[in-house]
Amino acid sequence: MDDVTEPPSRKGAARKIELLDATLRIIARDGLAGLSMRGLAAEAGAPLGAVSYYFAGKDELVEAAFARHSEIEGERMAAMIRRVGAGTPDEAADAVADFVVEGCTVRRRQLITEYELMVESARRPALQESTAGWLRSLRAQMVEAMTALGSADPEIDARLLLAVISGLEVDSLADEPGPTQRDVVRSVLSRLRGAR
Amino acid sequence: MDDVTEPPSRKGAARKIELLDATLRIIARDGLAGLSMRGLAAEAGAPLGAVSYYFAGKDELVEAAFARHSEIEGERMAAMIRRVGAGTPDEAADAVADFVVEGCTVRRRQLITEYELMVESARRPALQESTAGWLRSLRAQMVEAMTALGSADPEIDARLLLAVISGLEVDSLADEPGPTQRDVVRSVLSRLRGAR
DNA sequence: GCTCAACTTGGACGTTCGTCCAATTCTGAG
DNA sequence: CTCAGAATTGGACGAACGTCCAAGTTGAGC
Repeated sequence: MDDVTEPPSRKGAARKIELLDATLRIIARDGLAGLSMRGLAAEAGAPLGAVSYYFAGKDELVEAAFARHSEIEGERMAAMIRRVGAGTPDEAADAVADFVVEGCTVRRRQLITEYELMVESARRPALQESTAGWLRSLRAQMVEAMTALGSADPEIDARLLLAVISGLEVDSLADEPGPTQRDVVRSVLSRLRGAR
Repeated sequence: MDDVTEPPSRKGAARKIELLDATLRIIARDGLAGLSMRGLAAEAGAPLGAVSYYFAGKDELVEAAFARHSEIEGERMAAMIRRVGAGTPDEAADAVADFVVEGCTVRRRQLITEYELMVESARRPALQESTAGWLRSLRAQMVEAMTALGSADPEIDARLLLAVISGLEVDSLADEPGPTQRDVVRSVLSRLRGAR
């Protein structure tokens, strides 16, 4: 994942990050449709010119915000996968369930941003490439975790578990998550060792 | 789901549907961010005034487009669930796999629209309510199908299967679906009868 | 302390936007 | 045939938009 924080800058890097975090807040609240250079400037408490200075155009802004988001959420997800591969199946279920429940509640804002950007990457080749790479990386990590967990078919089980996670998250966007999320996660993980 | 086609109109209903279908095309291609009254008029080959005449504002337009989309896709999904509950587990797996594969390939445009609207309903209470109702209805149908299939815990299995479907679809937005989708579906359905 | 690149800022430009309205045509019920 | 209401249209309006630029400020390296 691109590191957004390093450019030639002196202190410009800090401001760039402020702008990107403000961008992610706006996307969560109003969507890409509600994102404007002026609105961003207002949200970040910066003059309009500052936005133009750091980002050549709206497209570049969105792509940079995407990279920033992946940087943050990718690490969070990698940590979850590490927990999955490190413990017993029951501990793995807790790791996944914690991740999902946290995503759907306290991190709901970031969740909305995540899927907004996901949908947008279905349209922009530049985003698609980077999202596909991100998903493949997570899947590879998950395959490893499934292997460590003794899965009979780690490749399929990894895809299955990742799909369940995405699915539970997406459903929670519109419908209340409900207490069954943990049960669903436990259910799928309890069957990993079954015959296939 | 609201029926969009009935208003007091004479022939206005046909035009309203044309406008809504054009709206859904634009959302798939350019997102809600790329949807404008003028662009819609151009896409539908109608004058700008026609859009204002049939929809009081952009919000109402989006909500009507959402209802139109649910009308179409809801029926398609219901048909799939019927197939799931009607046959053997193997036939059920085929029904789900066919549905997912078709959604990710030939119906990719509609898939993008679906998740764009899904994310948007996380922001608008009006959409959220109707999306939540839609999901609950599908889930109820799926619970029935799981029961017919002999599931030991139809409620959980229904949520699990629906989550897998959503997850596979979402992943396919950015990454190529690949031939493993069928395997994942078969894998999850082959475990429905297992102990829990 | 001079220099130059990085940074910062306010404002102007032309475009596109959502909304609104007056005028006109169409059409089915009485 | 008549007429009320639906359908249709083009254009006008102010607001908000993305982009660009010229002028100013800052601060590390020489």
